[in-house]
Amino acid sequence: MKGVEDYFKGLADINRLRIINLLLQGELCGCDIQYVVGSSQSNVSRHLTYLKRSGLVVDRREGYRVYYRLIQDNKPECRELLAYLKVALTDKVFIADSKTLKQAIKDGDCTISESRTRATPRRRLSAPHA
Amino acid sequence: MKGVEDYFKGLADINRLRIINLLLQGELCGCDIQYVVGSSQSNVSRHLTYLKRSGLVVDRREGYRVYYRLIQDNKPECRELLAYLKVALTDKVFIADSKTLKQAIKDGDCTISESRTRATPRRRLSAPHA
DNA sequence: TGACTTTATGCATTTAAATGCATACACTTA
DNA sequence: TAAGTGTATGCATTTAAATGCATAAAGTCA
Repeated sequence: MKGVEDYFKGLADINRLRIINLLLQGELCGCDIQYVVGSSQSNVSRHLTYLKRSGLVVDRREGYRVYYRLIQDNKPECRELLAYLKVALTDKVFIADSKTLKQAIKDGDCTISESRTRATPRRRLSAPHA
Repeated sequence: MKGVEDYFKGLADINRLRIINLLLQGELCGCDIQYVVGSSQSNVSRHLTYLKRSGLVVDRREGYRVYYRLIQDNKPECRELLAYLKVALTDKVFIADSKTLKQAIKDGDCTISESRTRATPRRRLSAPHA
């Protein structure tokens, strides 16, 4: 496992905090995160990579999507940290993001809001290839 | 009060984490911190300034010394954060630092280990002026 | 006032993060 | 296989942190 310093470095950026805030609601795929955060795809991907390196997030691939989730460690440090994040991410940005995410789930715009047997296109987040 | 992001930026550096670890034991003056951390005076001072800006540390002047301490806020966020730090700062560095500090206090080498009515010099940490 | 202890800061340099853009890579499905 | 969807990465650029060195600033006390 990673040290505290890595955790804090992972959390020392507003974009990554916004991602963490979203992941507190559960597992999400990259494109849903990108949709809420509204940043470029490469930017979001890089921050997710950073979070994985920090040891805060793990991922799994499912088809051409990758799903990210917070570490679920039983160690007291991890539980304390998540407890802190839950009570601390209360700024306007985080609340607005949570709202956006919930609405998107409700509208069936997120991959997690569908129960499908196979992956299907959902919404276009990047231009099609040449 | 400052936002979460500022807190995490404040904590995203090994030197500042070492300082925070020391301050978990109580209020300390800059020179005692410098003694344990072993870094240059300006470096330690800058990190302390950073921690103050982040809202994690407050200071008070007493004579020619400045004493630093962790914020003691009753808000749940603050208490959760300190709770996390207490269980999380367990790497070798932090344990070694705590030990060094305790020994220095025991040996009367720290300003907090003395009960004096007025400030007196203690140990030389920087060269005398020209 | 002048010598001393501690702390802060201006300046220059190095080091690391963050971001955008284009493109490669992974996977699915017609 | 080819086109579509989503994710990662190489490269260049900008922006911010970290560090050292010298020096100023704040306060004490002979």
